[in-house]
Amino acid sequence: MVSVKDIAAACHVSVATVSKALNDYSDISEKTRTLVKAKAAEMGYLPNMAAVALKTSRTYNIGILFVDGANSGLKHEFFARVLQGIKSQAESQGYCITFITNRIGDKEVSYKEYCRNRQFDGVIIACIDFNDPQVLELVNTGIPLVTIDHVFNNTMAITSDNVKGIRDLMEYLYEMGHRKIAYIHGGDSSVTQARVTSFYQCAERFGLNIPSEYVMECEYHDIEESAHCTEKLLDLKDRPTCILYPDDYTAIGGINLIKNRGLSIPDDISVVGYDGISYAEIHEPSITTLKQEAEEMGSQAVAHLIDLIERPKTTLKEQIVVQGAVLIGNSVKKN
Amino acid sequence: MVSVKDIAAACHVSVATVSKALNDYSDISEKTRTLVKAKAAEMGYLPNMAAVALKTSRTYNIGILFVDGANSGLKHEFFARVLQGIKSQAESQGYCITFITNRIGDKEVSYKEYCRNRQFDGVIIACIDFNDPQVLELVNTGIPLVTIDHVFNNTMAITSDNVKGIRDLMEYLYEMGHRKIAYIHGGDSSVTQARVTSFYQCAERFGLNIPSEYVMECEYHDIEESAHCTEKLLDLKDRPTCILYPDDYTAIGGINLIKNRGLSIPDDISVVGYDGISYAEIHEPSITTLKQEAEEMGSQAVAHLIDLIERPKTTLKEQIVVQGAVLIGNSVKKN
DNA sequence: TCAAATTACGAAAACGATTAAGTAAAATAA
DNA sequence: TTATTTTACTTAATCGTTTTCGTAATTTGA
Repeated sequence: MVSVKDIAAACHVSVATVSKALNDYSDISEKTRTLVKAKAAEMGYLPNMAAVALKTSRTYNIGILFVDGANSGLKHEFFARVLQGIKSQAESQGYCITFITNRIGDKEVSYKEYCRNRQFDGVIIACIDFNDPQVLELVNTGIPLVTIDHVFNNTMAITSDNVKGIRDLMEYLYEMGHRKIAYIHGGDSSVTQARVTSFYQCAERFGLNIPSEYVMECEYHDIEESAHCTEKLLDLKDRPTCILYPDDYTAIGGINLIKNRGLSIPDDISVVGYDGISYAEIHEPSITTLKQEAEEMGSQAVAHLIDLIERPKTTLKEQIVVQGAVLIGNSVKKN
Repeated sequence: MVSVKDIAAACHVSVATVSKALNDYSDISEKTRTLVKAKAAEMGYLPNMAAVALKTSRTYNIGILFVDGANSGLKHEFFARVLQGIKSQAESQGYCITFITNRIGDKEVSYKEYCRNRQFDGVIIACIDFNDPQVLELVNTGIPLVTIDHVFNNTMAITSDNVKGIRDLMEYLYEMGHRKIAYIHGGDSSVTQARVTSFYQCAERFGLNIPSEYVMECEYHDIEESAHCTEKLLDLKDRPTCILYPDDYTAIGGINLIKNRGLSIPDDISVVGYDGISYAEIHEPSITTLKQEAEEMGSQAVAHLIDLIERPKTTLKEQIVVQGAVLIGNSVKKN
């Protein structure tokens, strides 16, 4: 392994000079700087990151908190795409990403301890129980941090525009002539809250009457529960003409139930998903949904996190909102 | 940040003693060992991994080469599940995982250089172009390494049993009375080769006549190409009664085309996928497929890699074969 | 022409751990 | 009793960098 020492010997200068030359210090002459850099390249020098980290406390390593719950995790395409965005943006900025876990060797540690131990320059939190006390503890350490789809007090966050997302869908549905719209929304979270609030606002704006039976809760990604909720809606005396689902996956659960009841989509009833996963497009009928820019969210998270790491003074901890767009499929009928 | 030095001061011993006590060296008395460990725990000591890495060249960090091609990558549920298996097994053994990329700072480097720079203890290669010269170079560095779904000369590999997978499917189809079976197989790779070979072997064993038009190639995950191939099969004078697809995703492409031609599944024609992604189960009709134990493959990869890292002498570089199983859906008719 | 400022480099300490080698004290052997 | 071994530590070097401080040599200013 070639080290600064070897380069120093080859150039007949000291290791200090080599280090400074490589890091573009101003007290090195142009001549030696180019000499050192040329030799370094020629000898295939790469800095030992452990030594750099030890000396500077910078690892160029970003920790990612991504918990694989039963219903979601990496298997969920939305999060897979967020991760992909994170990965490629980090790569393009010369950082690497590592999953945060709960173990160091054979010892259980908290997320905070884990991050301290691995000395991450920054942390991205996504797809997780934001009420977990360990997450709270991590957030309060002061480490540069970006959350995805959740806003803590005074931290930087990347969120999708859930208010606008639901509004766009509602406007589309209204234009398509729907007046009796049911909303099966996801489990309690800030995302759900924003969507539900937006739903009611739109309903009011359009002068729609939303009976309380039209709104119910279903865990995200839980296909059986969504079928069950759908069943209840179909059994209503005054059936909705369209059902909004928490996500595309649960929409499929609903669609299957509707079909099994001998009804057809969209002729008998319209359905709308959320997320814009690839199956929404290839499903027959294709599902009208709100396509979230998941990769964009991931890459924005990394870009802003690196700002926070490299320019902590001038970077303000803002809340970045990423827009999605209605992806029109064949699951909504023109009434 | 509390270091060995602080513990040494608190215990009135030298830093060497602290280090040895924490690492269970034999030349430390029981008394001081427990004292040191107690103090370390009390003070919340965690080793600085950079220092450990610098001194011992061990990082407890595994590099993962996972390239996100256009058609696959993390968005593919199979690989997402492999990754999940990797992640959880690594966590349970106290290692962390980091994606291998091509950049260090603002400099393009090869995979090999990247791994050297980050000093990964070992590497897992999955979901990638195994003919990439950079991958070859990495494989030949001698770093502990496990490949997934590909066997290099003399490296450890985790593969799914593609021969048995196809055989199990073929046996099932034969039992269901199918004799005219078409196989749209994936693009060139060792996985495809094993499957195609197994397909022909089974055909021979069952005395099936497979006209050459029944076998064609379609890129994995390419839904349009699979629809196109399906069309050709439907246009044949002597239509197959069942079509095998490269994966579940392409099977859906085929199914959609078949339905659009006014045919019904499985009554008019049967289809079979491969992988066992979640959509195969919730699709209507549910798709009969070979469910691969993707998570198992990931966790086996990590377990064996760690063996290789920690016991290089006694661990032999074998090829581990993980079995899948036929997941029976409603896409195959009893003939 | 001589002092002051600038330029370009080197010596050495430091980061936080590990570990080989050395050494007193205690235990055992002869 | 004395020599030898064992026990339980400590000293100090080391890993590969970065960075402070010092200092010759050169340039500039008056």
